Amino acid sequence: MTEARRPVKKPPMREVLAEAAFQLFLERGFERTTVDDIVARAGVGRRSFFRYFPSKEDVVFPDHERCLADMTALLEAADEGDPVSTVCDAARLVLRMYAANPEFSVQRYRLTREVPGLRTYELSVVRRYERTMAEYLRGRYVGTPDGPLHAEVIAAAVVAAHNNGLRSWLRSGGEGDAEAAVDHALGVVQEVWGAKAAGAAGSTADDDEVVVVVASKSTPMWRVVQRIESALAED
Amino acid sequence: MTEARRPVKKPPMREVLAEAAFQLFLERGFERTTVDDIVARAGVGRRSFFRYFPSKEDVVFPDHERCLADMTALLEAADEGDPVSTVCDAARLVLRMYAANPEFSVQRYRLTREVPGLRTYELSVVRRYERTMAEYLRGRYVGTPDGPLHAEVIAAAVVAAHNNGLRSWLRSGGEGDAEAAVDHALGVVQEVWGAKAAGAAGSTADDDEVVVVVASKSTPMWRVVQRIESALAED
DNA sequence: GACCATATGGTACTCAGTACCCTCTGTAAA
DNA sequence: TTTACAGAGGGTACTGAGTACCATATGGTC
Repeated sequence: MTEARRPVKKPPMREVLAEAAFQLFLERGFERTTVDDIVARAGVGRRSFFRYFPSKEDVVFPDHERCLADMTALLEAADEGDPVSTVCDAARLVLRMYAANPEFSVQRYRLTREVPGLRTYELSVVRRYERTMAEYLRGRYVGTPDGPLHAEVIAAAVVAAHNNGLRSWLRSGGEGDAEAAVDHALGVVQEVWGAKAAGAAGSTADDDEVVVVVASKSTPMWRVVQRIESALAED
Repeated sequence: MTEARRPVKKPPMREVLAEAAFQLFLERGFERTTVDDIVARAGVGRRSFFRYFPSKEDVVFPDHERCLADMTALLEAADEGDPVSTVCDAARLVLRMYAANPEFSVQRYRLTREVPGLRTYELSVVRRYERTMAEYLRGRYVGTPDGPLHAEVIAAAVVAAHNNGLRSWLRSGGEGDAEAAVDHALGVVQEVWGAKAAGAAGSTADDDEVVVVVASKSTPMWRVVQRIESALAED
């Protein structure tokens, strides 16, 4: 029995379009491919393209919308522990999306590097991740001095670190260990901004009801606050 | 003698176009203003618009190109001293551009907030600043482990801090002290990444006085912060 | 078979951006 | 004075993305 004989659910149009588009982008480049070309190859009407992808750029990043939803869910679920560590986990969600399809991700990376329009579009996508993280951090830092500022700076740092690790993996053609690269990059940020980084402030958070923090007077306030927060959050 | 009688150098078309465009954007919004509307009000040919502005978005950010050149020049000139401090100075260049025309900057901010296309465009502009800074830092960090990674993370943090200060000033309608807001935001980054932050402990013989805080785990965070703040403030 | 929702196709339009060529106007050489 | 040239601006027509609106299947339910 052939594959075609079975009542195969014909692949959803979204996939068909994305596939056709990507073939054409690789063949003749993004800019020299029109939406008409895509729908012609996919064998569907032009109107259908814009039903599934709001713009020609969207077809290059078909899964970010879902990943963004995943990240939002993850951050809404996680409410304990070191906030910086949590957003790092959120960032790893993005990495995993890329790592799930190495060849596709690498090809897309090469495409994106050469098409200014795609770079700009990618920026706006990345920015949405960053905003999502910043918003989460802002929620965790309410009441702390400069909470919103720290939230945005840390989110930006996490995104930059993640992207650095991701890009070095993409540049390698998807050969190296993506997780390791990103973990290492995120580690740098966590060393500086994470709860464990509050080296200036030693503390003991025993199982008791008391938290003791000792800090030198020169310790920046945010570091002290961070340390206390994580201590209070422990278990 | 009337103004028109003197051989006044007619204002450069670039200005005329920008003026006309901005009027229209404020009157009926960015998206409901076509390039034809703009050139009609400016009394020039449509073709001329695109001679001076590569895109409709560019007319909203007419001075970023020059500012970017200034920043590049500044970074090429400065080659000594703390690299982080240098990129902070570079960021302040951008702030000064905004602060030079508060009303314009505030109106543009409001416009940009509401038009997705402008937000995206602004992202791409900001990204160019960030890349410029990162490249400078990369040059200063050659040979140090994870130099490129640090360069990108720090550049991202500086940009995020700068934008945080800038935006809070823009939100205030240009009333507060922009320099102070940005200086404070950049200070947070410098405390962490700057040269002075090198020793993670950060305490010197001079200020090894300590503050000890004891709090029960149920103490609200704001109260803990209050107590530490007042303790640290004591001289 | 009638009915309805959902998926898809088609046509015509707006508007940004580009290509190509034209017309001025001032200047400097012949 | 004429000619040659350059540079600023104008005009027209085109491409292609994205939208609005309506038409047409198709599949399931009563």
